[in-house]
This record gives sequence, structure tokens and C-alpha cells, in this order.
Amino acid sequence: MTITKENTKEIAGRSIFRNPRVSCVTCSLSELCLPRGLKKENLDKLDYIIKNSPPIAKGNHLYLPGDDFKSLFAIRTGSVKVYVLDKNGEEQIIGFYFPGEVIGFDAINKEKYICYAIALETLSYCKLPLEKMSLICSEIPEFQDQMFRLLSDEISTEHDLILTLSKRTADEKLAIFIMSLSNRFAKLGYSSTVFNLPMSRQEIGNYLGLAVETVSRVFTKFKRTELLDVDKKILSIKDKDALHALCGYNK
Amino acid sequence: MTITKENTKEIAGRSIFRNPRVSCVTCSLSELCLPRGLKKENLDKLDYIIKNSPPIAKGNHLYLPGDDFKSLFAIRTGSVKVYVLDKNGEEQIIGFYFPGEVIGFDAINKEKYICYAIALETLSYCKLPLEKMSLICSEIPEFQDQMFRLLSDEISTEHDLILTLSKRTADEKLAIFIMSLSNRFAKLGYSSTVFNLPMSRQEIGNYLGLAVETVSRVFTKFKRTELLDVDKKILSIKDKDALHALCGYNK
DNA sequence: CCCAATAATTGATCTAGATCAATTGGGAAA
DNA sequence: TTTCCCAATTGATCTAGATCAATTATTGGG
Repeated sequence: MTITKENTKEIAGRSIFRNPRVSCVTCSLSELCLPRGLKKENLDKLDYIIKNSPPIAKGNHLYLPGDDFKSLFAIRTGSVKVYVLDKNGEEQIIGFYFPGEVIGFDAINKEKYICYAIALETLSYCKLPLEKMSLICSEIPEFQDQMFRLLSDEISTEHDLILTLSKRTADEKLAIFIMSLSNRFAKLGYSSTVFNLPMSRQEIGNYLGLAVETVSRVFTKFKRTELLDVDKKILSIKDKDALHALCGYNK
Repeated sequence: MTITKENTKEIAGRSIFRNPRVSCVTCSLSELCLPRGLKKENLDKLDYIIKNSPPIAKGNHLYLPGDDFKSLFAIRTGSVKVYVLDKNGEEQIIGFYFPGEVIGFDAINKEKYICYAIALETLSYCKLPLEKMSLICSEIPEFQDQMFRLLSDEISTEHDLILTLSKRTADEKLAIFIMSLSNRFAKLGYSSTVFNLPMSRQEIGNYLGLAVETVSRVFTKFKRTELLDVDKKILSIKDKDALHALCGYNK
């Protein structure tokens, strides 16, 4: 079976919203996101499948645990917090995601999402419907490789988090966190030294396994020792080398 | 050859097949391992691709970081420890793996293994050569789904570890660890209440982010409160409900 | 078999970071 | 602007689990 505009619509059972200004072909994120490494003709195929969804506001969920797994989500603008709740209803943040990053992989196995994904700020994103993922993977081996690559990436990222959580001091954890953000923003063409923290101190602490007070104290200490400046949400790195040194081999 | 109780020793982690040659078609692990859910004719195809490797002794590595990614490994008998080294050369254990489980996924992205995988006891395994994986995935959509499922599984398992490492007390961590082993051995048809711990206390502590002394103390406490008995490597669960209660919603 | 090396246990003490408490700061609504 | 409400900061104290230390089991090599 070949993927065309016609049968894509048919499978979806409804018309597909696509804004040509943000098609994969012209998207500035294409070298980071789902289309990475695809040839032009395959990019066109991908474009037929990917749905360009309208933006959602901060605080809205992209999916909830138990929702049927229908799609992967590629972030176009904004940021997302992915988290689970433990038995006591307490949140554990699994990750923060930024433009060009893809979420929803955890759902493949159980065919239900197992996490919550919530917009930390106004979010625009693309959807890759699952029922077409298998199809496009079979048709475009490059794309299959790409999916494996993204899954493998996710695993590596989580290895890093495991290492961070179990072996690092509070100072190191925060340094690793900041450098990770810095590197990811740099890849997106943003400043690697001055950026916005879309999450609260509480959320940083939750993610890193630290109390919010500890996060605050470490920020204060980093300011005092001139590693960085942080004024509410705006963080600027002043001594990248020193921060990097605190990270060890991570990031 | 069919694997039966008769041709294995009783206790999990110590069982040894008499006959090293096992095909997927007849392997008792086929419902857990790579072939899960494959139709008979596809199972035959898989059998042509999968190499049945001779056993390796305890302490030998299956792969090292930097090795070219050539294969996934499916464990047939024995157990494997997967770990990385941090900047100081200190070990961080990522996971322990048992029969029917598949390792090596972390390598897909970088095309090199990024972890160490070492046999904790005599190990027999099957290899799925990478160059044939893409091929078989394209040919057998079921198998492609299966690969995605295994990758997704790996991600879920790591989510659980993240949750365990950052939110649990020492008692809870150890309870979660023991219940995880119990459940995995049960799936393999072994006893869920009496089994062998193929790893040292040191390794348990490393994996759970605890000092070895803490592991020892918690074991002692669990013995005193009659949750379990542990005599060197043999662990027997005496109060599964109590252990389960300590786990919260994990496992 | 013995002996050396290593693993496990137990006890005593220490400390990083949690928890508790109080205060300050900033943003949204009207 | 004022008011309310969280988010963030800072200080004081507490504690789970680390670290240090000593002892006892186990294991493996010759």
C-alpha cells in the first residue's frame, strides 16, 4: 500500500488540518525532529501523515494516562512536562520537552499512555498518528530507523537521569540540569547562555529528587560564586566551564 | 528441545539447559522474548536470523561501550548486569536482565554500545544481528511492532527505576527490587517466593542508590519482621502482601 | 585442605539535604 | 493602586542513610 493524500484522508476518516507554513519540508526543526535524515520525497510522504495541530494553552494536557495511544507528539513551539503520579497521588516528573523533541513513546507497549503530558506554556505541536506509523515504517526504511533512533535516544536520556538521581549531589544535579537545557537550546539556535526556565523551582526539585528549598539554596550559592545569574525565570550562565566541571561526564 | 522442569535445576538463576541448541519455535521463552506474538511462519524466518551463541562464563562481557553495534542479545539462561561508568570510573548499574529479556537497545542511536553488559553467572544467549533487523522489520510488520514494544518496555522499566530512585526510602527500594525479581521469575515459571540473587549486596545497593551497609541492614530488618529470609544468595519471601504494600503502586 | 582476599554484617558517628517555619516577592484581578 | 495568592527565599532544626570502623563469613586459588 502506498501512502497518498487520498488514502491518508480515508484512513483518518476526516479532513486533515495542515498549514503549509509549518510543513515538515519547510519546518526549521526538520533536522532535529521526526523528519531528520529523510530524503525529500520521503519528507513529502511524512507531510501527508503528520497533522499540524492548533496551539493549546499553558496548563492543558496533551494526553492523560489511560488514554488510548493514538499518536506521537512532536513539539513545535513551547514546552511540555511529562509526569506520573505515585500511589499517594504525588507527582514524579519524568522529563521536560522542547521544540523538535518527540513524546508519547512510553505508550507503544501498553497501547495506552502511561504518563501525563502538560503544556508549561502555550504549545504548538504536530501529531503522528499511530495507525500510520507502522505503515510508513514499512514503506520507508529510513523512517523506521529514525523511529528506532528516537526510542533509543529516549532510553539514553533516561540512563542519564538515573545516573544523575542516584549518584549526584544537589549542586551537581542542578549543574547537570542547567547544562542540559543550555545544550538543547543551543541546538535549537537559541542562546546557550541566557534562557527562560519554563518550569517552577518546585518542578525542578521534583525532577531532580530535591526539595524546593534545596533548589533555591543552590541557585543562591551559584549566584554567590558567580556561576550564573537567575532572576525569577530568566537564567544566565556566567561561568560555563565551572558548571561543566560540576557535571562530570554527563552532558 | 523443550525446556521442562526436568531438564532445569529448580532455583531461578541457577538453571542450566542440558542442550545448548534451542530454536525459537520450540523455546519455552518464545512467549516472553523476541518471538512473542509471531505467527508460525514468521517464527521460522526469525529462526534463520537468530544465532544461538555458545555459553559464556560468569564475569565475561557481552559487549563494551564503544563496540560497534552489531546485535541485540536475548538472554536464554543466566543473568546479565548492564552498567555504565561515570567520570570517576565509578559504576552505575542500569539494570539486571534475565531469560527472555533483550538487551542492547541503547546502542541503536549512536551505533555503538554505550553500556557494559557482563554475565553474572554462566550465560547462554541468542544474537539478533542488526543488519538483518531492519530487513526483518520491513518484511514482518508484526516483528516491527514487537521491536517497538520491547523498546517501549525498556522505557517503562526505566521510568519505574527513576520513580524508585528519587521518591523511595531504603525499605521501599529494597521491597520494590525484590518484588520485581519475584514477578519476573514467576513469569519464567520459576518460584516467585524462593529464588537466587545472582548479584552481590554491593550491586543491589549500587542499582538502588544505597550504601551496601544499608542494604544489609534492611535485609536484617526484613528478616526480623518476618517479611523474608535471606541466606547468602538464596532469598525466600515469607510475607508477600507486606512486601507488596511497601512497594506502593510500583510493580 | 589451608589461607588470603573479598563479601556481608553490625555498630558508632556524621552530614547532606529534608522538613518545618517565617518572610518576602510578584503577578493577576478589579 | 490594593488585595490575595502562590512562588521563592532564607533560617533553624532534624533525620535517613552515608561513612567510618571493626568483626565475621565466604569464596577461590594453590
